[in-house]
Amino acid sequence: MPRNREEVRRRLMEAALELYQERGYEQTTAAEIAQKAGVTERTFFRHFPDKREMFFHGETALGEMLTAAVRNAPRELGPWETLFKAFRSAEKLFIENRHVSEPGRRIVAASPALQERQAAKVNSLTEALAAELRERGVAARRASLIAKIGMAVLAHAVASWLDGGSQELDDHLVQAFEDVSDLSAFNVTRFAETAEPQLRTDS
Amino acid sequence: MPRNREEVRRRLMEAALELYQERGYEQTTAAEIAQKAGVTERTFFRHFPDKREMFFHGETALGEMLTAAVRNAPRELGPWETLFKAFRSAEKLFIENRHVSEPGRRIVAASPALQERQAAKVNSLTEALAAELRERGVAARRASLIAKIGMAVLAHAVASWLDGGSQELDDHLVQAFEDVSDLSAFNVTRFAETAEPQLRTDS
DNA sequence: GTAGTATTGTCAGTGACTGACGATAAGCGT
DNA sequence: ACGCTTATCGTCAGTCACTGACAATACTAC
Repeated sequence: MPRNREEVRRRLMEAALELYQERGYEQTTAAEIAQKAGVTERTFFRHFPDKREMFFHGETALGEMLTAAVRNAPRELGPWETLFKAFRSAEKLFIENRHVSEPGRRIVAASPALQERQAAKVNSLTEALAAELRERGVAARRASLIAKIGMAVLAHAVASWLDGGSQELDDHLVQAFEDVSDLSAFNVTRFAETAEPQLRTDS
Repeated sequence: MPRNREEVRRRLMEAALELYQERGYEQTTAAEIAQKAGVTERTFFRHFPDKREMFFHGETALGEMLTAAVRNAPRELGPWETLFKAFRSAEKLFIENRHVSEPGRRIVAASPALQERQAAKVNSLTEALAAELRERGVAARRASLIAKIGMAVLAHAVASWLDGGSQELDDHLVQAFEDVSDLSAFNVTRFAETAEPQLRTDS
């Protein structure tokens, strides 16, 4: 039983990934993972706050990277441009972690508990980005909305990239941001007026 | 010990809400809720699949309402207009449930476990909306992106409405959709080119 | 009132997670 | 090589969410 923290942690993650791929996440107990890694169940929970958290460690680095990118973006950029630039600057991180997130995606997709945790992680990252935008002087409400939309766009681009074939992540990102721009062809106010003719007398 | 299903369910929810507001969600056990409602812990879990699920029953009706609204929207409407119309048509449901979602919001905000469940619920509703858009002939990828952005906008509008003071939900919704339209002033392609001047020789 | 069905109670058990405390390995000075 | 300190680990006991199996009980129709 080694006492090197990182070593034990690494072995726990390896053991967990193997067992998850064999029997699936729900069919694997923390005790089994610990045993395969050569430690006790108690030790497992000293390294990870809970069973789900093992999956979301690359995302910690991603969050720090994105918030830093927003913080360090040129002052003159608006919030939307800032997010676009920040997302693009993180492309390398996604590519480097693809060999982890690719198989992890299947496991997460098969487990409601993991999906919940992932959704929560996305939310907290969204709020972190909104906070950074606020630091840059964006009004609170606007910062929150733009962060939400931005993360939705990012999540969509990454998902398309992981699912899809040969296209680059950056292409998916640019495409998704362009799709958002296309949404503006829709004039809300005019639509709102014409959509409920029963409330108007003229035409 | 009554054997009327709805009656027992109602008493369980009442007991739960009271205890949650007293001691908080994590400090309340399922056994305590059941006891306060006059039944056994086992019965609690026959009425609710798990402890978190109690909170998200109004959202079931909301999901059905929204998906139906999308399904029944005029054929000629584009996906974005369809969502806008669908969201507006659900305003009454939100207003009717405000007395429930308003205090429930504080409890959820104080509990990571409940936040995770809520985020997952939002995700599944998002996918349901994307599926409805696909049924209307929208390309799969585009449907997914628009549903995500739409739900982000809706969530933002509802949150602003619950937080904020006197403004109507509909005003928040219209405002949020307009904010999205304003995002289009940003030309992605041109920005992408000019943003990395070190790669270009001219200017 | 009786038979049938739906709902509940009881019991035993699993698995995630935690606190407390003793044991042990690793690093360090001598 | 020897103790000393500290971080890490093992062991144990316990809580709580959740489940399966089966018996007990209330409701419902006849």
